[in-house]
Amino acid sequence: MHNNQKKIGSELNPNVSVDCVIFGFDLEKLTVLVIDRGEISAANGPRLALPGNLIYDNENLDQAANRVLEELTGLKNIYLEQVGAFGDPFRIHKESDREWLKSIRAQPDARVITVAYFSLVKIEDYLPHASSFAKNAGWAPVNEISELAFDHFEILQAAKEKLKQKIKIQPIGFNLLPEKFTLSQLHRLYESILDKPLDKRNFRRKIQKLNILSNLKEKQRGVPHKPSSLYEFNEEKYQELTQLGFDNFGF
Amino acid sequence: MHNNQKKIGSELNPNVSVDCVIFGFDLEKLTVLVIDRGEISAANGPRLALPGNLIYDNENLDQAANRVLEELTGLKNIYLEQVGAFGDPFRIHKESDREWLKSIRAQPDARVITVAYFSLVKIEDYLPHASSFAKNAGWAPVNEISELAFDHFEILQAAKEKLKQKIKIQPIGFNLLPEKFTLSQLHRLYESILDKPLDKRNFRRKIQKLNILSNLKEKQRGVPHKPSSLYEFNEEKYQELTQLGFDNFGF
DNA sequence: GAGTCTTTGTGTCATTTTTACACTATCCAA
DNA sequence: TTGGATAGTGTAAAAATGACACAAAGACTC
Repeated sequence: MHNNQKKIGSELNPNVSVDCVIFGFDLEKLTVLVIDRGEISAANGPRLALPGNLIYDNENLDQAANRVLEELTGLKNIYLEQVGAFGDPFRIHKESDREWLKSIRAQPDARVITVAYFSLVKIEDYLPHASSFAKNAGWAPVNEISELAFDHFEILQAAKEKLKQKIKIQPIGFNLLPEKFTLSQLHRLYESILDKPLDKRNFRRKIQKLNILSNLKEKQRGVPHKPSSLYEFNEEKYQELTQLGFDNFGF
Repeated sequence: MHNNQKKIGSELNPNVSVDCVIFGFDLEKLTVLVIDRGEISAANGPRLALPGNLIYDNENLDQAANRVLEELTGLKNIYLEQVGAFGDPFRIHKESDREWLKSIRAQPDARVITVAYFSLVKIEDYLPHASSFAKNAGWAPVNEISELAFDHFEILQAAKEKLKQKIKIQPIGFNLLPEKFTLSQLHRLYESILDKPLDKRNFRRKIQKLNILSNLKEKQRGVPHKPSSLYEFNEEKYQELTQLGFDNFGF
């Protein structure tokens, strides 16, 4: 389908939006991409919000989420998963949010149900301010966020929970890491997501037994300590594994 | 809140509906409550559909799902969980579905996003045709359903999958059983949901170790074989267990 | 170039969990 | 009394888990 064909006859649906919880990992902690709304909110509400937008009437929900993600980051073919629908009638009626809505929506008072998605992005693939038109987007450590616009904080919590569950069942964490990574980085990633310490040796044993990593015969360079081996996720081996039907990592 | 207060100023939202996958268990297999649309569909599409309806603008999604469930079955305070949102632009555009929509919707052509829920009902609490105004609703074995109206078959699959995942993590299955039940019934329930055989002795051992069942000092009567002990779900013990934070049954 | 700092990488043992498997007990009905 | 049906029970081998400590490798400093 051509890009401009897509828009023919399409209208924004005033009642349904998608919001994206875009996770990244800075090799230390889990981060999330947030929009800074600036000083616009009269009642001094939270400045930060999740990226999101109304859907078009001719796109499905997954397409809308991919579109929002691409419009913001320029990235395509990103891991995306639905978290769920949020539809409190008053979810966008806080005074501090309405001001902003008036500036971006044709019908700021319409009731909007939102469908939340989470996505996993290699943080190196999107350096805000460098590439994007969204000058006011940035990565924030998930655990340092204590409030967001609308019901976005609630959505963030739900997304974290979903990610937590999902990562126990499928090795989707690789979407957050560089192509080449160390076991320690993977270890820290799992600890960040699960929000608890994992024994180093037990972690390594378990991951290695899955047999979905290729040990590149290559080491870190320039680190002021013993350099680590680099690994890469092996898609083929992973496919074999899923065929056989495994359903948890047991973390 | 009074019941008629709820309706003041409320309007149907033409763009958002909820659909309910209402599961039951007839002590043999998992069933689901479906509506028979009769011969109305011109193009000879599926007669069966999931119960669902548009939401009101002043209720949230959970409330809408509870309302649909109650309108159909008369039941309140039922276990309900969101499955997710389904929003293909053409999900209600099959010729065989439009005819029916025209008969029940003010705006049969509007694009409708639906939010799916699944709920667990004790089958004894709702005997269709006996109690309800919905003369055309009935329990159908989940595994015998091969098509449904709209995208309802897809929704059913998603709900089954969600139930499968959930039951591994929380003992919600009790919502499908009578107050007093046997271990064999519980065993069959798990096999139905997980869709695979489970070793009898291992199943019993595992369930008993959870220590959330009370063995009533009471036996089945009138069965043509060795009568089984009756058990009941012990809410208190379960609460203790969740406080301590367990997160799977390991089936 | 010796010493220090930092992180990597590795093995074992005790305990728990999982899996596979078969026979007796109890009730009803004929 | 017998036959039919389901309930209820134990064990042993294999696998998974959890707890735990120290040597090796490189970078940096003095």
